[in-house]
Amino acid sequence: MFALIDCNNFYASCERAFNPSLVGKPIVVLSNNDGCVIARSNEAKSLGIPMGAPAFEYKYLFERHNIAVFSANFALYGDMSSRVMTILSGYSPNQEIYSIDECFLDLSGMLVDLQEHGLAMRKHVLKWTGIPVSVGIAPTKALAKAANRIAKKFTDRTGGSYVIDTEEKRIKALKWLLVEDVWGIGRRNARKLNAIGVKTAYDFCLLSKTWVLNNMTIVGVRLQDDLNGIPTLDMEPVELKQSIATTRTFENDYRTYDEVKERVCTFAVTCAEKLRQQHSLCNRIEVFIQSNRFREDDEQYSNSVVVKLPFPTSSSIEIVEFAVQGLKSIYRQGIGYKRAGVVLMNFVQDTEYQQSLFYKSNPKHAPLMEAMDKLNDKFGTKVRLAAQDKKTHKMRQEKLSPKYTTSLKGIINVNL
DNA sequence: TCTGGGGTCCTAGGACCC
DNA sequence: TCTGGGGTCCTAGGACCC
Repeated sequence: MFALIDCNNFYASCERAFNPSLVGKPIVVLSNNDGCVIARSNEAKSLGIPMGAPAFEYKYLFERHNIAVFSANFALYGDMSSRVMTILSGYSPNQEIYSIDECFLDLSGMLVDLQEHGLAMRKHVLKWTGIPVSVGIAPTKALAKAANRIAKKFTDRTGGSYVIDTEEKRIKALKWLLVEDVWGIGRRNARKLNAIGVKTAYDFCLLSKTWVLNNMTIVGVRLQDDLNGIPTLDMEPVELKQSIATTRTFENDYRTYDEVKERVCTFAVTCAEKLRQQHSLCNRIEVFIQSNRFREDDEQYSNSVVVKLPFPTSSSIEIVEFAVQGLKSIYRQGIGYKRAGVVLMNFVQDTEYQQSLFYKSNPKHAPLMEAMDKLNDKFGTKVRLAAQDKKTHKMRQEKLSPKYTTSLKGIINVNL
């Protein structure tokens, strides 16, 4: 049996956990630059605020309904996530952290009442962190996802935990679950399925394997098996990242090469830092730039390039060099750029990799990077490369809550 | 004025091999 | 007249997830 534990409205719940006056009130959390809505409390959802809603278009609604608006506080959410995950890891020897707010637990062979087990997790996490979670338990991952949906949707009846452990319950769940809500069926496939009259997960399960294979590839077939109760999707061990990206939308349109270049250099450095944290070296760097797609009056241009490195490296200096080389090859004058990004790919471990006979990473860089990382880690002040931003680019974050759990300045002060 | 960011996996088709 | 057959590896792009 698999359990899928999912935090309810995670970012909104994190804000609420440290600000109890928000209980029962609508909350939205905005993306970087306070751009769009990326999380909503149930109250905000029922006011009709869609996921991804541009904040400026909904400002009026926020004010009219007295909605609590927050800038994304990823320091807080990341820390709360690890607290929740740590607690849940005590409920099974095998945990797969699937995203910042969800994890799977392998419950096979555990001699417990599963419903009680689920309720216990929920109670434990709520009491220790203030974050409400829903628990779905079933013989396969896809069914656990479905069970989780039921637990969340019918909390009053389920207590926030639902187990699919009989054929009747499986069929009932599948008939209830709309095909577009099935984990692994996105917009595209949902449209294709609706077109042939498939409305529910149950309908999908009745389709012939051949049709599914031809129209949805092997991915669809696996999903179908999983929903039919044949465990096909297994626990996946947490491994090192296969790609690391830093991409940003700018505050306004950049029209000069230097502005774009400085940002790209900083993105490259951020990526390199993350790369060194997992002790990898990269062999490829992708750089992309995009004009402002919302400005219909302006010329549109976007392009990307993949730079193949002559040797694997994690040196910020070298990664910046190659990123700039890539940027030069795609940069076009006269465009107002609104977004850019750097993606590192094709990793090897820094202790074991095939060296090139002719080229190698500058050996002086490794100790230098180590020193930089230590300084930046310890003092928070950035030791930078000269190529990086001259000025600090401040994201718009007008509604940022304190870093309650990760900064002494953010700690809650209680006056008795 | 203003519109997010970071991932994984699969496949078709090209380039190459014998 | 007539143009084989069987592979591997790589990559760009698509689809999906949160």
